[in-house]
Amino acid sequence: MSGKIFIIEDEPSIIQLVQHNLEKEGFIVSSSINGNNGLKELKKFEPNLLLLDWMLPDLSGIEICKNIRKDMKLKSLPIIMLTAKGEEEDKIKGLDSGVDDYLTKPFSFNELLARIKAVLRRSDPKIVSDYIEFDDLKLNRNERRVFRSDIEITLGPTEFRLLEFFLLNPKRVYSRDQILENVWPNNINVESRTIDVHIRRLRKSVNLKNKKELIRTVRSAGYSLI
Amino acid sequence: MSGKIFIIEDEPSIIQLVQHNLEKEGFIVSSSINGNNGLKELKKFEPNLLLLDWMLPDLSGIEICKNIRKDMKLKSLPIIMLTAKGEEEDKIKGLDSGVDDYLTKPFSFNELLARIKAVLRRSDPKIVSDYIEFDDLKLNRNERRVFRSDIEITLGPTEFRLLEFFLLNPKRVYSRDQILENVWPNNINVESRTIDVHIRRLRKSVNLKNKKELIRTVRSAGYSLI
DNA sequence: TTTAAATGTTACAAAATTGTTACAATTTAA
DNA sequence: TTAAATTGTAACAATTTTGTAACATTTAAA
Repeated sequence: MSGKIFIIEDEPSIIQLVQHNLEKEGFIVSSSINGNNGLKELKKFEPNLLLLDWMLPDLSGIEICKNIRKDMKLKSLPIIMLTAKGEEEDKIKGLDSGVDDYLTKPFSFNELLARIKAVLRRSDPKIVSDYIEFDDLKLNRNERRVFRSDIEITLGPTEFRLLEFFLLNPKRVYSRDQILENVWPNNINVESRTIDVHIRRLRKSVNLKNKKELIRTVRSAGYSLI
Repeated sequence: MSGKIFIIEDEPSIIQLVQHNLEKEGFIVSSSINGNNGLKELKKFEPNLLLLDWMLPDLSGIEICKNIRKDMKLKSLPIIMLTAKGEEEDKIKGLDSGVDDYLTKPFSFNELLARIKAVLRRSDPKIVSDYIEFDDLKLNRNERRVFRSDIEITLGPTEFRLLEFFLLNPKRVYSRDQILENVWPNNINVESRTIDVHIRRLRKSVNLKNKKELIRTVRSAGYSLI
């Protein structure tokens, strides 16, 4: 993984966490804790992506966005907006102003990383190296291959997306609704039982004999990786 | 492959990566991390090609370019400029100042190698051996010949470009859109199904009997070499 | 234990995707 | 110019994927 990421965010704890982890992933990271300075430094730094907090002490995230979209050089800079919970309506306003994606605080680093990759993949696929690992499971997105203990597994498209999704936050339990939202294409309607069948298919593919179960059923809650 | 390549670039990590890999390819490589020294050493080294970073601590890439073009001995030295993203406009400026090609950071080594070969091929075809190999497949660009296990294969023009493209990033899955963008001439419009037919033609030519399939179909994603 | 709810499993038809062939239009070579 | 090669697309075949229904099994509560 390579590429440069700039962060404008006023909570130092968030900056620290995100910066540190992104650097561990191989990104070059720089940051600012306010909007006006951020804009200036941003232009010098020439990032491949911007993480932008919604609420800032001076300029609002939206202001910064508009500012960036006017600038010829930065016009196509991908932006991920960080919003606090309860700003759902504002999401729509924000989308109009040219933000590429959103993330609601609090978030896990893996979620953020996934969004960053997704956005970068669209704008500049070369940057994303893309390799997820969990336990003895390896998923290579570029090659679209999955291995369990170095034995290749063949997955159908939905099974692949499903596993990809679980790997973003392994161990976490997802409800059927959450799975639907994230794994199925938007505005498609399938019954929630459909997920059970796909889980079954994924299990069948992933659980080679002699290997322990990777997908846990949490009764009345959903599924998770373990 | 033979020939000498000089690098002027201030990020040591890039120098290291590029130098090492170019040497593995058979080039003789030397480098400098700033413009003024670079210019001096360059004249002693007498390279066949220069990799030049756009942004340098002292002289800009453009300055160096102009300097070189004034020098009788270096007048025809091929130059590949390395630019960070978001300098699109500058590309044009740069082209006027006599740069032969561009590469936007970050880039994969294979992309760089392809550009280097393309430029050298124009300026001094003898230097470029130009030879891509993957599994038991050999593609010789100079002679426009392809071999599978030392048996020559005849490919049509599109089949050749298609295979060439897959060989730049073997194993990686490309969507039909990506293939269209990279293999077909710009601003041409063909249906995505057309690719399937060309893949079929390529397969027919490349898969000699008793040989395993080289092109993998990834349902709902695209194709890749394996 | 009995019962109801939740989940597992299987089968199957419809839908989507890809493979294959043929053919007309265009380009290239002879 | 004529013949051969190349190209894009349509049409149909083969294959894979998908969603759901139906029935089986498990779990938790009464």
